[in-house]
Amino acid sequence: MFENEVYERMINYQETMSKSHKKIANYLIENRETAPFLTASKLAKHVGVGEATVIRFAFFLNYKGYPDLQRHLQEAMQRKMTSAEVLVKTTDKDGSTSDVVTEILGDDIQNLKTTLNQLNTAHFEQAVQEIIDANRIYIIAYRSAASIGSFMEFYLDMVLQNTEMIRQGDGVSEHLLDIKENDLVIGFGFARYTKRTVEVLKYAKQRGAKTLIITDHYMSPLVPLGDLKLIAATEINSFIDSFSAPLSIVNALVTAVTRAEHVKVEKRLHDLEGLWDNFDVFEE
Amino acid sequence: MFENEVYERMINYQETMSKSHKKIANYLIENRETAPFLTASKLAKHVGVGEATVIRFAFFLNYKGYPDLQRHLQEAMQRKMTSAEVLVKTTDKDGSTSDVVTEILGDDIQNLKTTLNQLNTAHFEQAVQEIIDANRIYIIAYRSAASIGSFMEFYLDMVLQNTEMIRQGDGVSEHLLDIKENDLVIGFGFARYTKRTVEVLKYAKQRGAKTLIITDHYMSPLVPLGDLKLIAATEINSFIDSFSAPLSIVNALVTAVTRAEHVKVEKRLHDLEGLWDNFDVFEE
DNA sequence: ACTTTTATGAAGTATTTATTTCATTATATG
DNA sequence: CATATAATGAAATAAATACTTCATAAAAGT
Repeated sequence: MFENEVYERMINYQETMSKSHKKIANYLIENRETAPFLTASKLAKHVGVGEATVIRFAFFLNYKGYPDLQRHLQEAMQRKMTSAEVLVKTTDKDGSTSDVVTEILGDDIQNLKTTLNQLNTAHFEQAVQEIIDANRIYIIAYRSAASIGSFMEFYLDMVLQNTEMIRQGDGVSEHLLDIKENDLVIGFGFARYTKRTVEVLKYAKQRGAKTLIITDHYMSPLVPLGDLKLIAATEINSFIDSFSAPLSIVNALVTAVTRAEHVKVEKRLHDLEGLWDNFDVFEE
Repeated sequence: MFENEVYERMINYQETMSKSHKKIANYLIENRETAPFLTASKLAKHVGVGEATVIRFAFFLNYKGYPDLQRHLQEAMQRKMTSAEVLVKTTDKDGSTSDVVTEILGDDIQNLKTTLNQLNTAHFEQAVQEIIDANRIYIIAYRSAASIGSFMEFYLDMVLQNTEMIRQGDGVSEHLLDIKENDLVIGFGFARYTKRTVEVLKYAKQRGAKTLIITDHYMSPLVPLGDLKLIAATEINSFIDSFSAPLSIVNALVTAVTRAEHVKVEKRLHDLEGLWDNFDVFEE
């Protein structure tokens, strides 16, 4: 993908880089359109390191000096631009795409656009409020939808500590018996809707819980079972459905909840931070 | 006509220009991608005029000096590029995003576009081939990445029956011991990379397995551990990362594999269909 | 905990790049 | 064709930028 070797070098030498050098590499990679124009001292200021360190970085990558590194960055930029233009042209042609990636990612871009246009923002905002107000939250998502369900479970439970997903393996009933009036049940279901999802949601409504449905179509059998409905497009040219758009909606829900409850959430995240440190979970 | 006022100026002043000045203007207009990088003396040589004339040209256009003219040329170049790339940044009319959904889905559209532009299609195609050729496939994905990992497991195992995901809870070692030379290990890891992911991948490489990395950045600590790397943008304006783009890449991988192996896969799906019927899994 | 090694930025120096000067050449005008 | 005017590039000077040095701080090793 990189036509010029500069970025390859950065990637290859990554492991032997010092902290500051990594910062510089990072900045160069993330600002490929502007960074090649900067002088050494300006780059140093942008990155937050000394000018000398920038110069050393150029030598570190085996260039003759900063101007040499700069020249290579500039060349990469020039070539990148034309290849980007070529790509735009190939995708713009009436649907006939040469390779699978371009086709699928293109479809997903379309799905997100469609979802965004069709989305009922009132329902979305209500959904956020219900999530915040809920006593406990249960997520129903079977088969392939389980992945998106567990993603939502992971983050909602991280920030609210009152969320769990009801999994296929579970002796369903025991969890379901807990569902109460001021609980919220979030159901995911996409084409080839599983019977079990429908059944569980019916039961949840019977028990008086609020229901939020995330599905792929207004004609979905889940729609009548939801007090709130969020529709996300999932169509791609494949035997599977794409969950990019529903996942993006989950991102938006989680983000909206955390923004509304940011005081609580920040404390919670800070506490977790200490925990993670203790158990040495993350790199760097 | 031109995006930046620099070129307008040249055109407007064209008539009052001297011979040499016209030559310079001409060169700048015809080399908009390379000329902005040149120093005054180099530009002078390219055009075939004296260095002083180039400087005078900058003053002639009412710039403060050559660096000032150069800066404007560079800005024009950048703007051209981004406007070609961005196309569809869906924001509100006034630019400020009114609600979270629009903001997050807009970010994700951008992520998919970026991913598409930066993707190494050669690596993608190799990845598809490795998946097809692999004896067994192991997926490594911890914490939030687990959701996308299990999605991939679900479909790859459905069509190939040789895929499993190594889960956090598992007494890791027992599965890892099985990893052999012609196996493929697919590792997912995104910002706040977990140590365990890195360790497991190192181990997999040691055992001689092929490795495919799906991560968010070329500076990710996972990159050096992958024989093949696929990079997907995950940045949204939130404390979480978005997996829409990586998920879309997984969609593309699964789709490409099934298209390449469609004879086998169709039979398999047909068999499953019978199974599902028997157990009455789906609605309608 | 201590030593050694390595990395760092401030300050100084060298180099490159931009600008000005000035003698020369080209162009225009009567 | 002579003269005035404007434009030009080589060389000198000024400014900006790149690179080096060195004392100090952070990591790594023991």
